[in-house]
Amino acid sequence: MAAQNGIASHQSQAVKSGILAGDAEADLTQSAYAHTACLVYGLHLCGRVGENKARRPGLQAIGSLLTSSHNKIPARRTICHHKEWSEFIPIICHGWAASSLTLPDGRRQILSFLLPGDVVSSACLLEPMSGRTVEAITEVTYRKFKRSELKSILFKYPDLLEKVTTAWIEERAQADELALDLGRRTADERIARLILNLAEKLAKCGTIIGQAMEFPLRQRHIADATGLTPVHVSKVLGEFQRAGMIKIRSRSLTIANATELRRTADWR
Amino acid sequence: MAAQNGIASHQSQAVKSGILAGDAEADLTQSAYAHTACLVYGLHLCGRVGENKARRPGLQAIGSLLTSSHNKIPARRTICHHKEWSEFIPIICHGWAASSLTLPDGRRQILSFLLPGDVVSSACLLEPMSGRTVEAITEVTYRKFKRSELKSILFKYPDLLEKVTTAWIEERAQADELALDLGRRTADERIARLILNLAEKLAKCGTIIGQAMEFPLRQRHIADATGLTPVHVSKVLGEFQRAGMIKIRSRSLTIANATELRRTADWR
DNA sequence: CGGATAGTTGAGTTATCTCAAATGCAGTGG
DNA sequence: CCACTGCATTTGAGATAACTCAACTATCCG
Repeated sequence: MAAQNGIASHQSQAVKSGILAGDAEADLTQSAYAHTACLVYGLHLCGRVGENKARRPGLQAIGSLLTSSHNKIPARRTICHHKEWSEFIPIICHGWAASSLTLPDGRRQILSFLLPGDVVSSACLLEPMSGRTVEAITEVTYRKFKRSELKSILFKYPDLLEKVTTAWIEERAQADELALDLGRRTADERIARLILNLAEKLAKCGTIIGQAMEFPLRQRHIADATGLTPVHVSKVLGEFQRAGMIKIRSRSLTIANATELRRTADWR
Repeated sequence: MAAQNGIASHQSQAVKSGILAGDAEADLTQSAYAHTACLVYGLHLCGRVGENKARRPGLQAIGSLLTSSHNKIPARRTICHHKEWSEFIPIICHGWAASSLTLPDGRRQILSFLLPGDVVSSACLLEPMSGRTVEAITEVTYRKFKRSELKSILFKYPDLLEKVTTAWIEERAQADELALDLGRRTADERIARLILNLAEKLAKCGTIIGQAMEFPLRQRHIADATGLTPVHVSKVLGEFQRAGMIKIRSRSLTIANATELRRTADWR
């Protein structure tokens, strides 16, 4: 349990002041730039960095517009406990995390996996979120933004707000799909769909190397995401591999037979 | 299949023009007034009708601000097919409806029950919703608002928008709870929770008469909402009644032993 | 009265769970 | 480097919650 939260560093106040004045491209330090992609992806602000609109600061500047602390946390530690949903919004920069609900007796449901660029939930941009817990799966770097600032920025630039609502809709649609999966689909379907969903998400982030994709999930995560038991997950994954649909080794997953996997996922 | 959609009538254009100018209380016809509660509840705009704010028209006028058609539809008919999520937003005035997702092979998951005042999903106020189907459970009266108009109103009065986002958060929280229920709770828990949730919702609407509450759901609805089978729902409800927790007769439900019901629901 | 939809009940099946033991694997401290 | 501890995974054997099928009854409505 070597808890070295030591690498956490704080962005300068200088950046902050420039921002609220809305004076844009200024203060675009190298470090601020590096993490801009997070916020951009998270809000679906644009397809590529560099594409600007007239009425507000350049997109790559938004990241620098806000006060934020920059933290690194080891795997398996909780980033945001379900109690402390106060004024900060965490956004993942590197690594995988999971956002979940937990019952007092320990049963747990993972609502979504957070990849680099994901904000926990667009919903929490404007209002604090209820009892959700966010925990790191791999080592995770993330930033914490101050809700009040983010909020004022959003309301200042209506087209940003528009983007947020779009992201909202999409998230909501995913939440609904999740309910459908959990309520009405078989274990095989759920697991196959989870894999395909993650593959798609990773493809967007461009984190797929050849056919293989980074796959740091423990079977316990898959179980908690699909409403199943780790034991059963193990069996199903075993079958999938024996059937030649996927290959898993050393924290990476390859989809060997996409057609067959899609078929068993009842995909689209 | 006697499709008498005949009672549908359309509100006047006169109302519309007054509105967009933002000139408030004008045009507050009796009929517009009658259905204002719908919109008010749906957006959680206020606790009581009559409480105004300075920067926008009185709350009870909002309902009259917009073009809307006013429809009546018999039980069991679909209000909004999953294909036609175009420019209109339905809001329930009287009766119960269900919003659901359906798979090609017929499996169905009900995402929420819509009671008077509910909008299908706050999310759909700003952007069209994906493949959700809304269907009437009882006979239903509802209004259709034009999204573009509603949207411009919302953006014109920021505090209204604020209310919408609040409703959003709440909805999202409920969607998350649903996932938790479906993924991690037993049949008994799910059904008990559904009953308690509905009771709470009805209590807010003030539709509970003594201990008994209106309960028009078929067991098939309960099944589709809880991810179970109608047969199994029947068995569980039977047990609940034999255990003296609830009484069901002639489309109304009484919670006879709330304590026990809450216990089996693993409530709060 | 007849026909449709809804609910009940029993018998047998199946998907998924629980328990448990065996194996592997990674990090820790000596 | 080794032994050790703690987690992850695999596998098997049974247990069980929920499902399917099917027949029967009740209710509703024209």
